[in-house]
Amino acid sequence: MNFLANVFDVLKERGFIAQCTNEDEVREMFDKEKVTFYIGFDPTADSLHVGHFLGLMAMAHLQRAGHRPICLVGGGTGTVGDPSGKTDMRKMLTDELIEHNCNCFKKQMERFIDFREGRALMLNNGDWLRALNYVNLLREVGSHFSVNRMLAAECYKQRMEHGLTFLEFNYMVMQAYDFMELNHRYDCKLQMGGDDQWSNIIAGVELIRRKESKPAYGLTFTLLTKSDGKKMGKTESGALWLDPDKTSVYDFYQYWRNVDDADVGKCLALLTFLPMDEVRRLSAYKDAKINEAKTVLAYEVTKLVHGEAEAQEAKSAAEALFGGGADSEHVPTIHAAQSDIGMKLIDLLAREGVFASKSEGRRLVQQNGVSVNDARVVDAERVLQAMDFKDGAALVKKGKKKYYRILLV
RNA sequence: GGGUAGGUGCCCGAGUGGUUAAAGGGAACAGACUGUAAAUCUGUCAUCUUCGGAUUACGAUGGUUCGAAUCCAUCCCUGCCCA
Repeated sequence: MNFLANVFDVLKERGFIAQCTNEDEVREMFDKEKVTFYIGFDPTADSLHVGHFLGLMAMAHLQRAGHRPICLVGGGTGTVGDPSGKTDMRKMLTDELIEHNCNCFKKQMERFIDFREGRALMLNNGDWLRALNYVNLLREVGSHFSVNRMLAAECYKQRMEHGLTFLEFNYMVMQAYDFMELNHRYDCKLQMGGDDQWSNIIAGVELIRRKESKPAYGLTFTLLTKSDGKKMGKTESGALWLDPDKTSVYDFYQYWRNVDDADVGKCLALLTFLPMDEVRRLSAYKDAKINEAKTVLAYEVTKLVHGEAEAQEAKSAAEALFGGGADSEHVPTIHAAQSDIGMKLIDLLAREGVFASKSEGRRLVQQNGVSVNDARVVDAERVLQAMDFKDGAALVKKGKKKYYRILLV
């Protein structure tokens, strides 16, 4: 790693930066001082996903450059729900759920950020937001917000058509308050976030500037999108989670192994720590050779999120299935009992969650989408037989590239 | 509070008494082609099924009718206008 380079330039070169309040000042600040900065994470689920991971990568880059990250979990803002760019109102989360989700976030973040000896902070805005008194808050910060300007903010645009509640309208105020609070307590000068957070971030920057007459900065990341503009990190079952119980390591690996050719370079730059020379070299590959770059991408990202051993297992499982290697031990596995022999294959796979329903299973069979040990299943009534199992395992393929190993127990 | 327009399948959106499990589009899935890519073409896309059908669905609950997503009543939710 080139320690002479300014981190701002590193982030820029790697394609992180979408918008910045003041590029020159931020760059200079990174050079001159140890900067405390923060990213907020709303606890809407019990696991982080790739979108969050992108932010964590940026954080990690900054931390490596000697700056101090604050991971702020939204125990307070989460109760309100961010309306930015959303069409519908978020469903309200219970306090217990938010608490639980915050704890899950913490565990996952510790993988990427070094929290030892105050090198990074983990905070919960519930600690101050929940204690706020309405009238006091209004008097303290209310006068610094222009409703006219808020209404014009990009993030509310969608909602202006379908309705925006006062509750959600206040989200921006709370987030701005957070920034100010962190500025007070920890001299936090920079807030970062996804590009959809731009309006909320600016609100905080302006609040600090007005109320405190102190400099504050904001920076947003490019949203991780595919070359066709759609959001990245979507699997058939929803988001791509960092929690291996929600998205298996194998599936996680496969997701990156299968990204579009056009997105390989971007992903390597944003989601791995490979030097940019290497990134450029890999993404220059053409045609079938770019598969090598995808393998590197999948391995590197999986390694960061799940650790080297897990990444290696996912990789060799994939190679076993697609490349004829030997290791099939780490292929996603489902279980069948001895007594299940004789039951319909479809019923078993539906029971084990491979198919969403029996109908779906029948459909897939009719479309030639299911095979056992490389033999296409032609009859939806096909029964699980003892001879399907070699050494206690059978290999089922669903569609073109989803494999499951049935283990007889 | 008054007026008015609405609430349809994963999403958008047609449909105003039977032939509607619900047009069309998007997303997604499968097949062909490939490089575990993209694009393209084809098919599928509520659940269960002994593949004959059966069941559950059009904001919620009741009602009218042989029959309702479609008509009526009440309620809930949303937009817009007025207060």
